[in-house]
Amino acid sequence: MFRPVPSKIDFVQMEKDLLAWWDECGIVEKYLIRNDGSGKRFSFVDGPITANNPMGVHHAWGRTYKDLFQRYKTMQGFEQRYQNGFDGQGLWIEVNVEKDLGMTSKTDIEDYGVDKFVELCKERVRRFADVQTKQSIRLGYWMDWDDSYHTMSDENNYTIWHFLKVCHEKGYIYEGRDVMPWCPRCGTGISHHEIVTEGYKDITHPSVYVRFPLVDRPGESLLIWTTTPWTLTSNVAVAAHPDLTYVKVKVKGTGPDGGDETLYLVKGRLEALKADYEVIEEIKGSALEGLRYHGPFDELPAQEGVEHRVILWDEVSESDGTGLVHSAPGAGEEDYALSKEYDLPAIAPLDEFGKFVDGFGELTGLSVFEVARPIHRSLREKGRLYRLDQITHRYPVCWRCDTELVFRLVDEWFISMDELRHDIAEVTKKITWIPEFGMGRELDWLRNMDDWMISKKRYYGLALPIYKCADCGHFEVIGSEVELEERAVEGWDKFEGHSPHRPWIDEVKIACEECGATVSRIKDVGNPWLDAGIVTFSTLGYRNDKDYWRKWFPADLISESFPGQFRNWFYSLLTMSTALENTEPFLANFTYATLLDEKGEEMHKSKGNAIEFEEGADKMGVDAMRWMYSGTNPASNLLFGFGRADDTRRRMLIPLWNVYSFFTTYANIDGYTPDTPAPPVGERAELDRWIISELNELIRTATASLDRYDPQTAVREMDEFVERLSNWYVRRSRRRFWKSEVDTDKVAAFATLHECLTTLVKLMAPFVPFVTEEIYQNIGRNGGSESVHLEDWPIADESLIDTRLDDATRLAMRLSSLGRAARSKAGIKVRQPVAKVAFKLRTDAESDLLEQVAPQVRDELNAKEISVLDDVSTVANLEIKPNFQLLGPKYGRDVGQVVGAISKAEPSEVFRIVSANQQVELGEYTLEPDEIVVSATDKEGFSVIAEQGYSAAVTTEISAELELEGRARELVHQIQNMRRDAGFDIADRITTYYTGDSGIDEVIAAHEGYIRQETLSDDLIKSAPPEEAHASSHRINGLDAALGVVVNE
RNA sequence: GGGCCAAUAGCUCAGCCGGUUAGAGCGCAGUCCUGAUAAGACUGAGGUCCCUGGUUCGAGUCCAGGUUGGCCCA
Repeated sequence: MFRPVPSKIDFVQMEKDLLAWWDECGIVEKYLIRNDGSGKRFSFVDGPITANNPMGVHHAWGRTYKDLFQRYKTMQGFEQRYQNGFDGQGLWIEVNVEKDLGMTSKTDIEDYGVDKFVELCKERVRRFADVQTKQSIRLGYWMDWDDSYHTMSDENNYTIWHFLKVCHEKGYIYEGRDVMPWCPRCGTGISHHEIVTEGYKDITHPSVYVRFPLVDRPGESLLIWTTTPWTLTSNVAVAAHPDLTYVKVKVKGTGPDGGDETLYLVKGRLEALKADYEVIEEIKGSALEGLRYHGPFDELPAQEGVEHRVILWDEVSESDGTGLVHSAPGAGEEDYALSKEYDLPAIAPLDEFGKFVDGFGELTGLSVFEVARPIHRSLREKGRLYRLDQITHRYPVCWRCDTELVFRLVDEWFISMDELRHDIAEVTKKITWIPEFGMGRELDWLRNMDDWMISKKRYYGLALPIYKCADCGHFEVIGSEVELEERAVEGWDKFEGHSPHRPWIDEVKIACEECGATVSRIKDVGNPWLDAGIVTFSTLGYRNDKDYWRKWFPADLISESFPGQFRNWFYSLLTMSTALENTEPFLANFTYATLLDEKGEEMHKSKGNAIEFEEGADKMGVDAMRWMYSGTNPASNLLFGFGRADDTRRRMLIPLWNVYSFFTTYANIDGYTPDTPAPPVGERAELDRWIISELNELIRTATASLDRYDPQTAVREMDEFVERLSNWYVRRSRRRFWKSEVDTDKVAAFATLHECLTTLVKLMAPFVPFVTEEIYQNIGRNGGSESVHLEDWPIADESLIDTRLDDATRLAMRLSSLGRAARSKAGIKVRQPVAKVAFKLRTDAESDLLEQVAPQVRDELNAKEISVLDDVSTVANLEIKPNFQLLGPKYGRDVGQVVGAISKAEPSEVFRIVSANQQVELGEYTLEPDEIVVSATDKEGFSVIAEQGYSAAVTTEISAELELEGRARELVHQIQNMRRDAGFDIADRITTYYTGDSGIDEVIAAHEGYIRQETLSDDLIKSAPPEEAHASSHRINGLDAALGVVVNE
């Protein structure tokens, strides 16, 4: 006996019950060790999830992929490491801890104590790692949760030290000075990666036009434009395009003294002038080179000794501004690059908090965000301000705290990419990228990237093991904790026992190998992508257990969402593996796009369209979520929401459940168990052989799909299989299960359906681990494993695949559909038998196929006879008409004769030719098939539907005999409904009472046996029903009948 | 400015190596079926497969150019 299965199921409750059961029976533990020592290995290395917040439904998408690929490989017997990773160092964490503590700047951290602050950071990581672990378990993600790695671990940090040491030995590490985007609040540089990922906003800034008076041409000024007036303090040059045309103009009455003035600007931007002007002269940009001008803030000490002049630059544009670009090398990126070319001084105005440093007069000590007014005032007083507007433009902001970025001249540490760039590209090309265009994206990034900036002036993160001597300037990189201890000259005792984080690590000092001075570590921490990029080494024992590392490196698979990762995680993995081993760190990379809401918009908590993971899990059920995730095209954005989840459940999970429920119900009635001997597949009914053939094809295609990391195709095939199983196999087989006696055919049907369900749940188990386990536990165990997830992946039996039978059955489905359409058109319901349905097929071969499956079609369409038509004209009136739209242009005034020829032709003959898509010869004209329009109207007595070369014709005349039979079926239908309404068990035997029109007697007289058998009526009694009967009145195809049913003892 | 990706029904998407007459789900309108069905089936309306050229016996599919959108780089 199988456990009875309700037809309605609360999937969410079922999932929770199974989580408890798995836990109780230790199934996950058994799964994790299932393949220990197996000869086959599959190495998956997890990309660490940032343990800074609860995980979202977008993480659940990625984790579903990770889980399903690993589950698939587990079922196939591959030994695996099931190690999840948490990412927990860096600015993300710091910012959240700062928020929790109500901090607003770096000095707050110093005041609070770096040691306590770092401990809080670690604690936050541990807290959210726990949250994410619980969420992942709810998702059905089976990992070795006690063995998750952390990027903040000592091993991870020290392995990065080793990497940096290797880089240093190869001469890649250098300290560079550069102008970079800087967040004044976080007090740290922001890499370009971070800006392009999420860091732009529309911001309104002043749009300032300023006069730079020419030294050698009194009364004449360059007109420049800027949206960052604070940078004017550090101006050293003006750039002009060598090839653009500039103009010298006289402007009426705009001078500082109210008189006329002479200005220079690019010809294409004359609209920037605020009054009438007269062009005095046109000048090529190159002619402006070397002109000296008075800077806007020459009075400041910081400007002392600077000689301002015009330089040339190809990047100057005419699309905004004045074509004369103010250049401040200490406060702008391109400006800095240009200054190196022209050997200009760089004046750096800001400290790390964005405040003006000494030498800037009244501005010194003010924040960059406070100086707009004093600067405007100063310019106005000096007669330099020409015009002040506002402009709203895209401007970079800090991706964590939304503070506007500034550009600042800083000293940072870099890994040079000059040599590595090519090697990384070669490694990249050896990897399988899914989708394929991933490789192109990675290579594109590698071509364009700058040197890797690895330092950050923060507190909680990798302690960069760089020791730079303050005395002689020499620097070294320490490669391990052992080396540090050996080199330590003080502070080791204070550090020992702590993680290699600030502030403890900085107790340790070493002696400079050049000059012997005591050297401290630089204050900087590392770029967090160092942390994540090292994991194919750090988590696989690279430093201490090379054999283990060789066993699991490189990873067979990694998988992450692609936005951002090509220049982040993938890049750092590739770089580190190339530098250390010059080989690929992973063999395949399965990447996927972005999760959006159902309308295609980004999910944001503030927008209110975000779905929390728990909410999704509890409302949709995670199986529905997982099926939806798995079935999507990973290269396209996924539109995710409750509507789609409902859809998925209704289309897949409920039909599957219904088939399962159907099976258990009837198996229990008949006492069928998997042990019941069943005939071999070859001796079973055609339907059985067909669905078994489909099943084995499914195994084959699903396996092939997953082998190429294509879950979407596997999902689609499974969807189709369930559709066929439910809507053809079970539908057509119902009678076989329903009949009273248990014969060989019935056992074969049970065995077939059981085989389909138990195999299907194995195939689906990696995708939807809950519902498959539920079904497996009830009907699939049978001496197999303790859990479906400990089962072997099915292997297709090619000998059971019968493609001819597949074709025949699909033809039967198609013709049935067409026949139903023809009945529908004639208004004859399927319960009413018809004499005949005739089909026109496309090929002769199909006639043979139809012969094979004719009984299925006949039964499905409730027809007494099925036949094949050679000629549609026997059942339909054909008319042929000229297609004037085509014939008109082609024949011009001869079209009348063509029409005449068509009208004389024999329609059925023309129809035959046109159907074959051949030219029609009509007298002297040869017509193309589409030049003739053929239409068919039903002949008396037939209802015809034609579609794609097939036709179905249903006889519409219902004889008295057929009418009687139709009534019998209607009567059965009504009695069945009454049984259900009365709450009888499916197997209850009953007595049926009836009274009514005399026509009812006729029906019963003719079909008593049939009615009794179908309704399980032992007796069919003509009388009013007794009191206790379930009774009601009906119209049976125009006849009145009163019916009553009673269960027999 | 450069690179990558996409464009198919009202919406969301399939469409494998180029092969007859382009499909599904949802939505809408209507009908039917059901003792597995909080289901299902059928019908109808709805398509310039973004445009223009090319290759080919044959192009939604391949090539070139363009348009629009997205992502990335500068």
